[in-house]
Amino acid sequence: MAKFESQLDLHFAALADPTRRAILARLARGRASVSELAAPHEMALPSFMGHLRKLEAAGLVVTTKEGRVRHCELSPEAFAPAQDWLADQRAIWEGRLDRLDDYVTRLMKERKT
Amino acid sequence: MAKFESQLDLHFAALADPTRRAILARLARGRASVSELAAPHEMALPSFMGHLRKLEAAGLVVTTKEGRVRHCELSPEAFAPAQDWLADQRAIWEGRLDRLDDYVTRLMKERKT
DNA sequence: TTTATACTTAGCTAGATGGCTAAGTTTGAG
DNA sequence: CTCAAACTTAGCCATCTAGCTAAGTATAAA
Repeated sequence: MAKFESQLDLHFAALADPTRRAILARLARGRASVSELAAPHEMALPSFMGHLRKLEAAGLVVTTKEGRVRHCELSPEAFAPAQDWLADQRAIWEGRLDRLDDYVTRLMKERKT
Repeated sequence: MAKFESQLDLHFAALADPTRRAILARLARGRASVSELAAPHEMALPSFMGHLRKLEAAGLVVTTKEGRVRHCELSPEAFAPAQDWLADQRAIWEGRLDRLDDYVTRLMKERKT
C-alpha cells in the first residue's frame, strides 16, 4: 500500500486504530499538548508520536509548537471526507432500483428448498 | 496491530484501500460474482480474494456460494458503524464549538456593558 | 468422461506498521 | 549557568500486508 496513497486511504487507515481513535475522541473535547494526550496511553513517547504523526499526515489533526510544547487540535473539517464517502455509498445502495428484485429472487429460491 | 481487533478497527482498515473501496462502490450497485468483481482489477485472483476476505471479515460484504460461483453483496447495514462513530465525534466537536461561540458572545456582551 | 471454469490453498517475498530503547535537541525554570 | 521537561531522532525488531506463482478442488459444459 504505497506510492500514490490518496488522502482517503490515509484518512481511513488513521481511523483504523484504537489508540488513534482515542486521540481523536480526546481532541474533539479540546486541544491538548503531546504529553497531555499521551498520558492515558501506556506506550513509550516515540511510539505515541508515531500515531500523532499519522493523524497529522491524514489531515485529521493540526499541531503547532510553542516553546518546547507541541499543541494538538482537531482539524476543523476533519471527518468530512470519510463521512462524505460513506454517505455517498449508502445513498447509492439505498437508491438501488433492483434491490426489491434481488430480494424477491432470493425469497423464491429459499422457498424452493 | 493484532490480538483483539475491534470490529471498528477491521471496518476502517477495510475501507483504507482503494481496491476495496472500489469493490464496495461496485457492490452498492448490485450483487456480483467474484470473477465479475475481479475483472476490472489488474491483479492475480488470489490477491483479489484476499481483499474480498477482508471485506467479509469486517462485516461489510456477505458472500454465498452457489455451485462453483461465489456471489457477493453489500451487507445491509454495512456502513453504519463507521458512520456512527464519525457522526458521534463530529457531534462532540461541534458541540464544543457552539459552547466556545456562546462564551465569546457572552464575553462581548459583557464588554459592552 | 473429459475438459474448462471458478475459485481455493499453499507458500513465497518486499515493504509497511507498531512497538521498543538509547541518545539527542531545544527551551523554561531555578 | 545548570538542570529538568518536552519532545525528537536514530535505529532495531516482530508482525502484518499485499502482492505473486504454482498447484489443487469442485462443478458445469461438451
